[in-house]
Amino acid sequence: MSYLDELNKAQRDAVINIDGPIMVIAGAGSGKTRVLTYRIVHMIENKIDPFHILALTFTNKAAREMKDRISAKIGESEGRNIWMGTFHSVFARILRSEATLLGYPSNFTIYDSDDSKSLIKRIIKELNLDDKVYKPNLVLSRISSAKNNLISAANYVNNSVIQQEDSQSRKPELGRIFQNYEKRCFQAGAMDFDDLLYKTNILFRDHASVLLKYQDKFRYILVDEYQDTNFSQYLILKKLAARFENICVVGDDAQSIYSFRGANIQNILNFQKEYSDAKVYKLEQNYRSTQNIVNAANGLIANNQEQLKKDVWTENTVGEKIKIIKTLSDNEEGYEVANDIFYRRGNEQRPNSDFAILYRTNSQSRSIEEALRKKDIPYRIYGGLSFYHRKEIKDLLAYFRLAINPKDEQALKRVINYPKRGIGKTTLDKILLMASEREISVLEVVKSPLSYGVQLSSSVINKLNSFSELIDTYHNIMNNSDAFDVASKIASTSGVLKELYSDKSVEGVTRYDNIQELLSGIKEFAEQDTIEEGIDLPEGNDQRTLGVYMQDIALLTDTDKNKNETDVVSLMTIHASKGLEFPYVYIVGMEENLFPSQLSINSRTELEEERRLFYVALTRAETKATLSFSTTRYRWGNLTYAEPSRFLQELDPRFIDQPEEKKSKGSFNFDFESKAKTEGLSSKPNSLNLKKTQNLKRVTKSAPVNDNFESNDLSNLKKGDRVLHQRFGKGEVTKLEGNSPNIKAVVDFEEVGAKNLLLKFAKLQIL
DNA sequence: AGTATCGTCGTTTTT
DNA sequence: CGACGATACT
Repeated sequence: MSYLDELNKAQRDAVINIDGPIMVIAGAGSGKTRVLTYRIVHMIENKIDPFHILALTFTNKAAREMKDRISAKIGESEGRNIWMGTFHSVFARILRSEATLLGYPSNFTIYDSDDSKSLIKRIIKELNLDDKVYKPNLVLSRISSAKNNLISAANYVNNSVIQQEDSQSRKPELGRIFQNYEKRCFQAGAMDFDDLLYKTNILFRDHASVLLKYQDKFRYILVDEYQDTNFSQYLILKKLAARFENICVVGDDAQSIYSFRGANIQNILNFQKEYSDAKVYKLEQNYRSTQNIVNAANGLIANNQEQLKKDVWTENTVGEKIKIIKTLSDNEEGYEVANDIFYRRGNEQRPNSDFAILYRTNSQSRSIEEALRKKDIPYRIYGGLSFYHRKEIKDLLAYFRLAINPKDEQALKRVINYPKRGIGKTTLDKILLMASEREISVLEVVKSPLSYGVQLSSSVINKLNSFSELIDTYHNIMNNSDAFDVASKIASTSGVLKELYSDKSVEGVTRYDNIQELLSGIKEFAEQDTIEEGIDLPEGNDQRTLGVYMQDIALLTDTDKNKNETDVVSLMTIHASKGLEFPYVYIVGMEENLFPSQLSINSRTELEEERRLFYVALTRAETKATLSFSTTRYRWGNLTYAEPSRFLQELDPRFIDQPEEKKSKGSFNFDFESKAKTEGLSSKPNSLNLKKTQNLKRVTKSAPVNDNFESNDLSNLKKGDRVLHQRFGKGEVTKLEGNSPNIKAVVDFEEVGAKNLLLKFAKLQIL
């Protein structure tokens, strides 16, 4: 069997030991994906039915990649029978088919984090709580971590430890918000990301026969990136694998970077305790990177206390040393990186796609992008604001969502007055409040507000009626027509398309194009005979309706949309780069308080996670890694000073080139001993450069505003009078019309031109 | 009801 | 800086 010959000893062991619990500790670049795919191929060669295999990954992309590789080996028809996908998408699929057991509709909506946040804001307001104390983000993460630890809202309020914590932090109402949130999600027929895991646990806990069914189905379970699983995921795996215990987890504790999402590194550290007969294999040979990179990364990660012992080594060439670039501003950093890419690309005849630029936070991409554009280097940003998160896309998707699941509160909120239908904030407020009070869906109240006791004028009621009729129409055509037909019908009859078409600004045109792109994506979906996303259609349902299309949309990210541009430089956060590799990698923004993040430097565990993050970044590089930092940087609009990251000092000098001082006349060296504390700006040759940037800082010009600005008696105002307006300044009255008290004046202001002002509102002083 | 402007606040990282 | 919500205005 030829494929086994392509593996080293450890890899082969991990592939051929199919039965029983197995943990594979896979160092960076050690052929982890290869092991996973070959293991599955080996299973199928050994007559294991693909229908019995479950493979879980963290991204759709990883799932698709693996599936492609397997299909290449064993043929597509067999390959597609494997359940392969992200935790979230696989369990969403199971939840849909078992939803009724939990009291949910099978077409439940998946709330993304925006939906969750907006609902939480709403609840905070309804409970009359201060959103400065109960910050939506904080509340959300508190709820999220509760769910990830399988704590329900009821458990939450009954748990004295938690309650004590909350009252100590002066947030005693968190539990009430949680209860409300849970209730509202349920009423809306919606699950958030964490629910997909949480509810799966509930399902397996309360319905033994269902658990048995899936235990029997998934006799062989494989898990990628096991170091990033949280408690909820761990428990699902434990339950599913309990019967056959054929579970193979693959991971690298050194690459655990998602603890902020509840990932628990203990899962991997405890695997052997969990399964006492577990076999453990370590993949330690790195096939990806040069010796310099591997050695530097090893030295770096050795600074962490908590880790499994492993010894990553490589037979690759020594390679170039790691380069460090120091610049004096973030723009200059972008310039230097772009420049470096430009010359390297030319000198070494490399395609753009050999280069990647990695950063800690999304906001850092801007200066880099600018520099690349100036040099005409094509690039693509992975992640960031996903296609599906653009406003216009979300608007149209909200119509789809509402048509599929009329109870979806967040979708309704989004579209009830978009495009404008004369249903305003006040009306909506009343309706939402009543729906919450009566514990029914919002659309029901919209349909007959009076019978639920909402006082509204008959004209508003008419508007509400025509809106709900519109949604009903959509709901009725949803499941019996072709996805594309339905989608385009909704886009045009809802008025969304018209609204965007009439906007001829650059952004407006882009938005219109985005809608077109979405629609053509749906067309493609409708015409396909196989799905190329992570998982296949549910059994027995191969109708390509819009409802099916929408099922996993909330779980897709931009990275999952295949783009045609291939020869481009890749820009992404380090998190997004996990699992990828590039010949040339640039890690920018190596500065204290940025990387490591300012929020992480106060605890050892968080700092260690940042270090692992740097480890991940560094080990993406095959041939050459280049690090850069800047002494100044714009942060939320202000120029701030920065010191080089402590991680730079943790790199063994043997593997790095001393930093290049760009554009300086050689007056200073990067001194690892004395750090950069003493680096004032005055003595630097480049201070001019800095001055320039500082001066660019916007001087906010605002008209002097007088708090006590009062109108004087305007009853005698006449044409030709000179008047003063608080904001518009001085002007001359050119026209007066209408009768008291609705007199309208046209005033020609010196600075802003003619304005129509109603005298009963406008504050004017006669000069 | 709808709009324009002001003020606030934040910022890791993502399914 | 830029998104978002509160507010002031029309």
